[in-house]
Amino acid sequence: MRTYTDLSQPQPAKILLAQSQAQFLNHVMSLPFNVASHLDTAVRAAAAKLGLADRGFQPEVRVADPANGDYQANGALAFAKREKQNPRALAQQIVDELGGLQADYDISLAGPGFINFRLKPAALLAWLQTYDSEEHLQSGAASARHGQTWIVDYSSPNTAKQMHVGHLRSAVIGEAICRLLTFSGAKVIRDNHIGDWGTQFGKLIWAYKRHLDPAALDADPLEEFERLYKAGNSAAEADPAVLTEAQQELVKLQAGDAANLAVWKTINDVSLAAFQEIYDRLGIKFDAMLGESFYNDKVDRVYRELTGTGLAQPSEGALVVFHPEHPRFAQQPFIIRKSDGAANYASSDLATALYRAEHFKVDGIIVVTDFRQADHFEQLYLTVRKWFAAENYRLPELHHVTFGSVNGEDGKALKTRDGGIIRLKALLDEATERSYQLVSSKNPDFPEAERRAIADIVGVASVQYADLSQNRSSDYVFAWDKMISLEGNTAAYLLYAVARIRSIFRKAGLDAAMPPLADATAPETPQEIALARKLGKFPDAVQLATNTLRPHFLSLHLYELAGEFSTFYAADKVIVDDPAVRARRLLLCHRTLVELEAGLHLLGLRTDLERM
RNA sequence: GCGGGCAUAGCUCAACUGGAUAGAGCGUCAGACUACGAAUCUGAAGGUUUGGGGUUCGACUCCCUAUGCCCGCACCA
Repeated sequence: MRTYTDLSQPQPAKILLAQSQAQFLNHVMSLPFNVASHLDTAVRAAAAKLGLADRGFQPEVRVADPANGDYQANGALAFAKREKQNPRALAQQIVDELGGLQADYDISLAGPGFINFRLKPAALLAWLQTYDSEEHLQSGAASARHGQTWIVDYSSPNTAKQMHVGHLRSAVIGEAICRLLTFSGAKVIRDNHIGDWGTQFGKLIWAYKRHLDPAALDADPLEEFERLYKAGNSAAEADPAVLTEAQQELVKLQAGDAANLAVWKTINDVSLAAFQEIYDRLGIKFDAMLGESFYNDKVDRVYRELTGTGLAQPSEGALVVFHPEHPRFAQQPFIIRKSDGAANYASSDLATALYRAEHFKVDGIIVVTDFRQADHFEQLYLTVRKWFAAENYRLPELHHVTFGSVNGEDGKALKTRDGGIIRLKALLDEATERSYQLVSSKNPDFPEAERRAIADIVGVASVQYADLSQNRSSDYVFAWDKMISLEGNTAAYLLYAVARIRSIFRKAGLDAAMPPLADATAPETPQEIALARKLGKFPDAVQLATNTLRPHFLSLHLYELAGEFSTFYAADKVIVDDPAVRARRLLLCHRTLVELEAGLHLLGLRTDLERM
């Protein structure tokens, strides 16, 4: 069975590329996977013939409003303005040079100088015949980052605490980014940078030794750890002597005290096991779990090199880095070692960056956290760039992928200290239960086990999709109904389209995985053509989502695709007597299924349901 | 105080990073199941893109400014 885990493993890109080239030879030479970049090349060549190339002409090819065409080239407008030419006349000259494209496109001029390209139905068919499976879609996309290695640091919860709804965004967005990068040909290392070495362990170990309730630990360890942490925290606030004791527990731990290390290990093991249950439900498998403790013995080198290169300096007892060229960070220090000599977030993040560059030899580092850490990462990356340059280390691309905070009804961020925390596990359970109620009311005749299985998929997918369907940079107010809605632009809408297509193939007595469609003809009705045109925009959506590290662009495409399919479905009956009509509509159904599944898998969602 | 982010239909969000008439969902109103599945589809109403100025062939997008909200700024992560 092909499941959502397929794409989590790097594909053998060379073999797939070879297959892809064979496909081109069998079908059509002129329509590559990414039509937009093909047009970009063609327009660029036409401009070169007109002698515009060395004067900075850019084609500016982009996806067009469907009313105008499939793609548009806007470059003539900007160029003509700069060169004081008539833009429309210039665009006409370019069009005149594009004769070779007339076989596949209707090309037209519009407005002040837009060049519009509309794929002809036969060309749409050729594209659909070529990209007939998830594997071939990937082989088309896989050249973009072939040979690159990226590490993505996401989820990264603190041990001894439960994951709450605020942890959802990093996990879901990070996983989607991993899959997008893999799809574009990169080798991706998923790293869960666990917070397992923070100062919380001083108070926690202090309380563990004095107030542990063994029965509670047995029943629900994470609850007990949270209770202990709160107990230690309030005791330390009330009594300075306790605070000192807690700090000493931390010092003992960091010095390797056996008893404290044992407590620490217990806490971490229990926490990781609980996290794993959540990750399993979200379809996340990490390649590495290198938490803060892993870098404990690697920070001395950071201090040494940053001091040696003159980047770091002592200040008020701490070791700090200033950035004189920066308006704020010339004054605002980046503290890389505390005045008591202990490491902090900055120390371990610097050591982490170096380890990733040296050990994994990555081309890019992506860290996914909420936007409140923007200053920290700006300082971190400024420091890493100077440090690596001074030491002559190879510098990877550095990205900090931020997202808005999940807020409560009061508009303020949900915080661990507040009473109204919503646990991630409870959220997933609630979503699954609501899905179960709906599945059961719609399909009382389905076996119980199947209804449960469907609810598992739809419920979790709804939660994931709620996050992935909106631009990550905006905050959002947490609301149950919004997170697990099953109407409108939701996972349920997309999965419903998947289920309906599978149903059609069942009805037709065909295997949806491998239907015989070689003799299908080009789309004809308006709804068929609209659906085929939308299908061809998949590469643009994937590329945009990947390059901007914003998965919602892919979500939007899938939603619109499902919409086009639903319109087509209502207007054009698929299982009809006329074999030609039937074949060409079955082709559209199959490719819609392939693309919806490929896209949903890229977002991290499961699609393995036959009906719902 | 310094700095960053956000402000789009009643509500929740898009708008391919400067392109053509700003689009969806929910909600409201009017229609469509003897149909391959109505968790669906078709249509209507709903906008001075927070206010004001500017840049240009063209601005939700860039610049300035005002207002409101969120966030970060010396040893938390």
